[in-house]
Amino acid sequence: MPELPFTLDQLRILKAIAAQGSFKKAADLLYVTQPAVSLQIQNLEKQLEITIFDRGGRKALLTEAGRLLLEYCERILNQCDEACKAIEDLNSLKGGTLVIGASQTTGTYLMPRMIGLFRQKYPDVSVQLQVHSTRRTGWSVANGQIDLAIIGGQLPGDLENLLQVIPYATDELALVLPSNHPLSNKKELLKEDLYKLNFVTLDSQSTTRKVVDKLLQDSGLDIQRLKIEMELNSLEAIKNAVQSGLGASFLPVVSIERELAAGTIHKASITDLEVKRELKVITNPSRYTSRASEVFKKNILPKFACLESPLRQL
Amino acid sequence: MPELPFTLDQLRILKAIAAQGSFKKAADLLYVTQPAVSLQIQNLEKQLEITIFDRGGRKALLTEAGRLLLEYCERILNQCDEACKAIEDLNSLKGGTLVIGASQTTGTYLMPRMIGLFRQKYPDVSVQLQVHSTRRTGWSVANGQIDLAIIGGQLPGDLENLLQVIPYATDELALVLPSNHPLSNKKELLKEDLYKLNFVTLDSQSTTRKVVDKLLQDSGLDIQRLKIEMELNSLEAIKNAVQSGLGASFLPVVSIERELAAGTIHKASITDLEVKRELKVITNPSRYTSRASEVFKKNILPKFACLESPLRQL
DNA sequence: GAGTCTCCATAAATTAAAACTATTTAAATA
DNA sequence: TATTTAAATAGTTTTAATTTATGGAGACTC
Repeated sequence: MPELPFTLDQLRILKAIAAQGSFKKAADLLYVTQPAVSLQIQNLEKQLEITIFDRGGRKALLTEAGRLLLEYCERILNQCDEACKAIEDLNSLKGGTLVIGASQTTGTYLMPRMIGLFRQKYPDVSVQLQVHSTRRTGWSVANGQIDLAIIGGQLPGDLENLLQVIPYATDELALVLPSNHPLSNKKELLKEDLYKLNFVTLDSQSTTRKVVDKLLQDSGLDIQRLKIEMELNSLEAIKNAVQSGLGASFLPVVSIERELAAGTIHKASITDLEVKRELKVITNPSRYTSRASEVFKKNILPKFACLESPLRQL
Repeated sequence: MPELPFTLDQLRILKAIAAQGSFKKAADLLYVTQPAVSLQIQNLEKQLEITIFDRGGRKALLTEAGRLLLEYCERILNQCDEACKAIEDLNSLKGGTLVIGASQTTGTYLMPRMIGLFRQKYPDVSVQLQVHSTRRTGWSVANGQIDLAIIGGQLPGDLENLLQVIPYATDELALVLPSNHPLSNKKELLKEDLYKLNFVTLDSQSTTRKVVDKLLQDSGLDIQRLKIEMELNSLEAIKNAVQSGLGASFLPVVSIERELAAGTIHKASITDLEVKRELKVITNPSRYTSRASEVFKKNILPKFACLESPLRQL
């Protein structure tokens, strides 16, 4: 290795001697023997071709070259200390950035609360939330742009193997009706009743929409027969449409908590049908897991997992 | 020794890997084997308790902690390089030549002492003193024949812009009389008294003479009315003439310290007139400043700047 | 001014740390 | 699946730093 003319240890010794005014005291301070100090300074002087200390009298005094070197020495060692502190902070979550991915739904209704809790506990870690489609989120996790994500849809097959996919919680996609809708009074609807409704849905590209369609189809319904009043691309818009009496919809329960509490929207049960999807936490096991990501997974996620299903091991 | 969490070599390796994107290439760059690089990075990661590189793919990518560390790493290594350069410069004072320019006056009375101090500190740097007129000194500094000069007169306008001119000290041009001169008894002379004196002056080409003439003229005196007994081209000759009672003269105080102390010459004050000139340090900023020159300017000049005026920033 | 004390330098031995060679493992490419 | 490339690992060698032990020089003491 093309050699550096000095080592950090030598600088540390230099600094100690300058501070103590003595080789011996410096040695004591650094818990080494006096010859070790002497030899290192000699090495330093040899390599830099300068004399650093005047060893004449009782005190070891810096020469001009020594003072010059000491100046740099202090700056360098300070930088080293700072680096250590920064790294320590990162380790103890007093710094750094956590990048979280989510779909529209979880990103809008779930993540803000989670991130809020996380930031409350670790206010020095900045958190970035990226809302994308399931597909794109998956790829971002794969190539390390996102540390951790929650998805509600199906990953492309190749990613399924590459990533660690952990079932996290069950998200019910509730059938919601305008509160004044005639069917709101019935305790339980039947699947057949769905054909009588006008639906306001997400556009057909959306993951949630695909999930709903698939579940309905799997349950034996002919989704072609369902009447779709309109397709909107925002859950909020759909909620408003439903509240305005324009139609019914399947919406994630997490997105309508407020409206249910306020009674402005009605959640209907269907006797022989449950529309539920698994929310999954995905991470990339082949990549470095930041401490922040680890903590988020271990300490924050479980606090919100009790949406409907029991906690899952993370 | 209470251990430092990393060594400069490790930082160098880290930097190389980050730059090359590969352990192997970094190893080649540093002329070591690949395992050496791997081991050092492993040590670094172990000691800092962080992961620095994602070794997943074909490229070694920095983690967040790695990026953080790299930042400090670059700063530290830069400081190290700077320190080396500074030391090298200092070392180069173990040889080489410093060429200093001066006028007759400063060259005779001031520079020898300065050069003496410099040579005492840097006995291996040989110093050459060139005594010339202000004008010629200026040109020599401009074309690099002289590293640094002290002048007491006015530079030609074109040089004034080319060179760095730093006010250095104030040199009083004292009115000196033979000790036995009748006016020597008066505490303070008046400007008018000058007309009563016989002057022994430098020849009219000399910078000092020009300066004196201009100052007297500016103060309202009619220099034509001043009686000039004789013109000599050497300060020593003038001093002798004054001591012999041949007349008065304006002489730089630096040149008559010894005579004043011995009382062989009398320095008179003039109530309403101060004949002073600025001594200036000139260097050529567009040329390489030798370390010796820098040291002379920074460390030697200030020690003598307290001629009359307070220290000026150099 | 001789003795003692302190401090630094030196020598030789020990210990520890990096480096190398050789090989294995893992991922990416073809 | 075979091949290539990079990094990790194991074992050995070499190098460097530390230690113990000792010698010498200046400073303080009586």
